[in-house]
Amino acid sequence: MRVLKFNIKDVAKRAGVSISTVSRVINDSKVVRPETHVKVMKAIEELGYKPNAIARSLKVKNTKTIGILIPDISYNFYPEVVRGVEDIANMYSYNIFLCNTDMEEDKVIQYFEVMAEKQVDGIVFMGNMVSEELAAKIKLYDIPTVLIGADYGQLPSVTIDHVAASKALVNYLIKKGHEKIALITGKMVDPIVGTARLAGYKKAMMEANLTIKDEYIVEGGHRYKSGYVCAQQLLSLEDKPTAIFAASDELAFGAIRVAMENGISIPDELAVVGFNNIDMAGKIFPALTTIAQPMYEMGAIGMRVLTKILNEDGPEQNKIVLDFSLIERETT
Amino acid sequence: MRVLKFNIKDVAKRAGVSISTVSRVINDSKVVRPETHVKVMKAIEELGYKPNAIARSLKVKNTKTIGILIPDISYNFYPEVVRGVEDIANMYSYNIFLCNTDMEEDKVIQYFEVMAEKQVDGIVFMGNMVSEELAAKIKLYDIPTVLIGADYGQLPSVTIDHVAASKALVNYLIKKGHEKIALITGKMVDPIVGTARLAGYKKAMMEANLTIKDEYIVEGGHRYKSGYVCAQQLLSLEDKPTAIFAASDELAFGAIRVAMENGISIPDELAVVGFNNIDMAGKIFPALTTIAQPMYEMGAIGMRVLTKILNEDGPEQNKIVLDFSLIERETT
DNA sequence: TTGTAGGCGTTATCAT
DNA sequence: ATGATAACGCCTACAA
Repeated sequence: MRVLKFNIKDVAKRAGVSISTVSRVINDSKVVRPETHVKVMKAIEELGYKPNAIARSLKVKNTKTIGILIPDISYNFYPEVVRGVEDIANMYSYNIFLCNTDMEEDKVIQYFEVMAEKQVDGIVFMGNMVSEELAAKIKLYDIPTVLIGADYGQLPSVTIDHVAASKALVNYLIKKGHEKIALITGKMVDPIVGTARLAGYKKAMMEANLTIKDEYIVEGGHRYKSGYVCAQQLLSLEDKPTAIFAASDELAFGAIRVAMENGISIPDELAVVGFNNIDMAGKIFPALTTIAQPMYEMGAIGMRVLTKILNEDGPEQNKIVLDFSLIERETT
Repeated sequence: MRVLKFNIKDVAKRAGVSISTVSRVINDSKVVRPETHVKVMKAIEELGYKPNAIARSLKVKNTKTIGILIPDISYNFYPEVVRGVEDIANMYSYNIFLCNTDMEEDKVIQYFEVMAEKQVDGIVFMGNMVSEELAAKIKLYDIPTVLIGADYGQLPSVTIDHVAASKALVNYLIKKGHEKIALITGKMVDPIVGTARLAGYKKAMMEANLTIKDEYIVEGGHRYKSGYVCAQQLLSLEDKPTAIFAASDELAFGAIRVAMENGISIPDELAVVGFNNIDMAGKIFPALTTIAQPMYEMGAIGMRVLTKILNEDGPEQNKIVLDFSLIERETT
């Protein structure tokens, strides 16, 4: 840390006042006389003085800083929500520490502790599950934390109803006349991209009295490659599905490629739907039908909830469930 | 900031030693006797004590924190480089403040000042140009700063040779037999996506003795929509181009769609190339031929340069120019 | 309206 | 090997 050359004492000396007076004008207390104010401001200007936020934090016991823990900023889902968080944070004069956890428990805990040591005022956590250990730490350190995407215990959170969304999407496919609907899930250890999507799928199928064929359900990962492989498997089946529901847009992109490569026309011979509505979903050809998660809003609202908590603005509604929407495009 | 309940004094009391001793074990000084070490560790455990990094920073004059200023984390180019920065930062125990500037001069300056007040040890700056004002601030505050993507004065930087890359791409097209090559540039106020790409294009065309037709050069923005519009314009020309060089992948996606919608076959009737090699470039159909910028490496290396500077590890090579590469895929 | 002084939680110097 | 104590730069009673 380069020392910003001057401190409050230098300013005080130059302005011929005490440091408390300088402090007062910095934090514009109303009690200071206009002419002293001018004097001090002049000294500040001349010296190019900037208050030291670290020293200030030590005294006032807040840092105007929050930590955001996400799996991986380079994965297409997160940048948008981070942007939402940062916009609101900035609006309330907070800065954000960005931490990539790769969904690894060790890293999560490690970052959490570092954030605690660095005295962040609050934390935004994303990750499809919160472990017992993390929950315990949150309670132990008592750092205001809001969950985005996930939900856990009494913690404030902002989510969408993943099961309902998944079900809605399958219902839509059914309404379109599809009966042979395949599902490429996320990893089954993932309660959201894995089990929740599957649950919604099953619900919809059962309510429509459609048989759920095991070979129509394949476990993917969350990357393109895995969508590609799974779709290949699905499309080499004796009795091919007429629609594929991929648990994420990127997975869907993989499925689309398989179809394209094999001259299977979309949507005529095969419908493909994804989930998330990432930026590129509407920019590819054919444009992808998908469920839109309000990513930016999730971030923005999550951060808003956090600011409320930090300002102790009453016992807000702390479990927020946002609406999803079905974006119908060209793959169905 | 929730106060982590206990401080060094509490630990000292509990362990029956002085605070200096506690401080020594925290910073594992070798002079402390094994048995006192144990005693102190026990007290630390029992209390769940975590040192206060803010207090520490005030004393030692560094924060193990760096600021990263980028235009917009939700724009597809940046997440990958931020990940590179963060990985290396983390490796050296730094945390990063993420700041979205939207390339607005005001925001840039504002964030820079906030970072200075928060006493970051260094700054990573991305943005296609650095203003006089920013340069002045950097010098004034004397905060170690490295530029990624851009270059300016004596400041350390990591870049690629944009003109050469652009030229190489056009050369490639020419070698493929194209003569009617159109260019969708970025905004011309942007020295990189605008002028540098154009310069490379012109150079290649001239060296190949191809005429540069004004109507083949259209100014786009940096988003999909603008690629779409520009390509429409280009493809409604009397004398259509046989190849379109879009200054960014997203622009190229827009061009591809225009072709697809009009039944123009890619690459037979029209070749399309982009620039950057964003994650999705290889995942769409047809997969995009493009220039790969080593985004992750740019971030990682940039951060590495910064750590060198922070450790005063000699007067390194501070202007680093990375290699680009041409990724040939299906659109050519 | 302004100044004095104590303290925020550490580290580091100097004794012991 | 350990302990007292003075900083670090700021804020904030309390006094004047």
